[in-house]
Amino acid sequence: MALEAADLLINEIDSRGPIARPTLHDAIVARVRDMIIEGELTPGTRLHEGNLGKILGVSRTPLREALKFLASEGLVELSPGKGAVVRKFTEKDVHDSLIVLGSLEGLAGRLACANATDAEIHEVRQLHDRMMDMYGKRDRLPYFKLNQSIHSAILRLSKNEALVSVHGVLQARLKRIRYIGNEGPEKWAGAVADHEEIISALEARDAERLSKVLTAHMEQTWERVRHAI
Amino acid sequence: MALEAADLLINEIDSRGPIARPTLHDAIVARVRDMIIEGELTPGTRLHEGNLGKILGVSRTPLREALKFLASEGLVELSPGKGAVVRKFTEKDVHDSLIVLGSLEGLAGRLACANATDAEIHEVRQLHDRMMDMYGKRDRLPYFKLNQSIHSAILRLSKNEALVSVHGVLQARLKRIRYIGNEGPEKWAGAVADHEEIISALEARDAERLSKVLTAHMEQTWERVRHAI
DNA sequence: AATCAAAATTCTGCATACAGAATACTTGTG
DNA sequence: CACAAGTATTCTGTATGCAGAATTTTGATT
Repeated sequence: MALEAADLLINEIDSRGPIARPTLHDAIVARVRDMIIEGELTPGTRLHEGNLGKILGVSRTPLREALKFLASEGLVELSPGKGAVVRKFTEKDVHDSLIVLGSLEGLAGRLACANATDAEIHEVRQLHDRMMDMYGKRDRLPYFKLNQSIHSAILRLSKNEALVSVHGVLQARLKRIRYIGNEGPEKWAGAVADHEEIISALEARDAERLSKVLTAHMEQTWERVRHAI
Repeated sequence: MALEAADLLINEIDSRGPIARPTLHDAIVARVRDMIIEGELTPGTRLHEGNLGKILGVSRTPLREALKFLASEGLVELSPGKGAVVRKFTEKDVHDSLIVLGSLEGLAGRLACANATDAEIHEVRQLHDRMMDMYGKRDRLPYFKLNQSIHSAILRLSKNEALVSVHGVLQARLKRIRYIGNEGPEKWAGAVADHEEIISALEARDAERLSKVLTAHMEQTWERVRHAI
């Protein structure tokens, strides 16, 4: 019967968690965030509500809500009565953020050593190996994405939701810059050495060593990214 | 002439920075946040747009914008099609957040030792002395507020905007709980000892010691606050 | 031609209106 | 009396309308 098929469908959905009908303003948040990261909207650009709304094909109401959200993430700035502009990050802003990110990742590493399962660590090892593969081929974009995945994974393995969340916000602010920074001259060697030590420290569950190298790794990121600001 | 008075007024305003006309949704963000912190809106409470809007005397549009903002701060949760509820924090959520806060404050302390001026450190000393005065009088609320001020001040002295901002978000989430936690039995002695060491390490610009005691201080906060969840 | 004032336009901030989903209620049936 | 189906109501999501602030354009004067 058709009824059974419907029931199966519902179970399928339920087993994947509550049904989250996507809403327009959430989609707009994601879309505008991507537009900023991908450089379609450059820092300093004014985000006219009517204008941008027409481009995205939405009315002003959900767009305004999305802008409010992005403002609290720190990606856009709202001046009352003036409107929204894509936030400009100074060199100091970026450096400051990287210092905090380094500290957060260091903490995440320490916690991951204590809280991750062997299987989870093995998954990171596999990401690492695939990344090294891409490094061998000098295949930049997959390398970049796997790199990001490894860092996110370590955050997840800390099993600390608050940590994941604050890291995510800060990470989002810098994504654009890291994206550009990666397009520069190839200074991969150092980063790769760091990553070798990261995965080995994680497998050894050496919390202190992992924490140190993750924090130090950020300073290198700063050097690689600096020119892009 | 009247003209001169007006000019003076304009200069007065200009010297205080650009005129930021307060907007309704910003006011709502602040108001609702306070209502949550002060317990007027308890975790799990549904925030009906029409209902709450009538209470606050505003229409749904700015209220929705405010809720979006608070959602990204993590104080309320939005389920599409269902509405907003005041977020419930599990015991683990709180513990996780405190661990991150401890790490962030530790970093702030380290940076403050490097970046604060002598005058700024002296200001913190004065806050500390006033706080100890309130401790002597067992005057709870001023003690609590001065305590918060000292921690915020150390964050400021780190001169790291990103750090201040992520700390602020996490701090806001826990403010309610710390508020209640402080109402419990008086376990001030340990906290006071910590604070003595904090100010002394700061004055000595002993980054390692300050960082350690700030991080450790959070664990004590956890014990003091634990019962309130 | 430059500058300043004033009018016109544009844009934001807020309220309201409407459609569709979610929830509560009612009523009928076993 | 329990329960299910259908209806009614409420609430969210989005669009639109309007008032006032901000900006741009225009025009006048020197």
